[in-house]
Amino acid sequence: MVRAPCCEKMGLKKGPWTPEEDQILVSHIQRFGHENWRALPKQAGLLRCGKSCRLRWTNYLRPDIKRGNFSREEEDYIITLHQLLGNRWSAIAAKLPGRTDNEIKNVWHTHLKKRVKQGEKPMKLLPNSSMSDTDGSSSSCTEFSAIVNRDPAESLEFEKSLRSDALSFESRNISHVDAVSNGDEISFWLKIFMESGNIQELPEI
DNA sequence: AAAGCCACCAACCGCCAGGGG
DNA sequence: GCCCCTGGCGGTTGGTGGCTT
Repeated sequence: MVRAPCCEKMGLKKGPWTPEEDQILVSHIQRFGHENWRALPKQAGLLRCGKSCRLRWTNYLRPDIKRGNFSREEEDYIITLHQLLGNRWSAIAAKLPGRTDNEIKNVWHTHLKKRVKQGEKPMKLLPNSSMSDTDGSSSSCTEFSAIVNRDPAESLEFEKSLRSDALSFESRNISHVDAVSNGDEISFWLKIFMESGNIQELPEI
């Protein structure tokens, strides 16, 4: 298969984006969306390849992106997730609303790798309510945070179902990673939180 | 003040998987 | 079943700015 010519050979621009290009890309996406990245630059009048436009949008221009430094909590969260998921940056990013895989990858290589190498343990992990999914719905992580902070009597029923999930999860010998990819996230987080010592052993059913 | 070094991060590259024809 | 296109992912690079000597 013949590889498509690279952007430069096609006379397309590479390198840093100018504010004007950003403006064109944002207003085009706001008006028409981004169904076809390959066609988008031509339609928008940008001398960029589709891939470059997609990257610029997903890593920088998207309105739901959280700019600024990572909090200590976020860093610890990344370390913990990295221990479980490895270099699956997009999977890690999916658990950190407003953060991109590229950003997480960068912070890992510049800060966190060193911390882990030095044998530093992450602080106690307890994601707060601000950690909602990018679509605005609460993640199982948030849900879990709410549960563990509730009065145990109130949450007993819920805990029972969680426990049952976790047991079935264990009896089927499903790994954490498989659990996440299968959407069995409650069980996944249940185990993580129990292992991290943030919650007590759940009451026996 | 200048040169060298280092850290950071935006952007690129190459590969892969999935879907459509 | 095969080919091609597209989007997504992870690894890597290169420019820039700040700090040190």
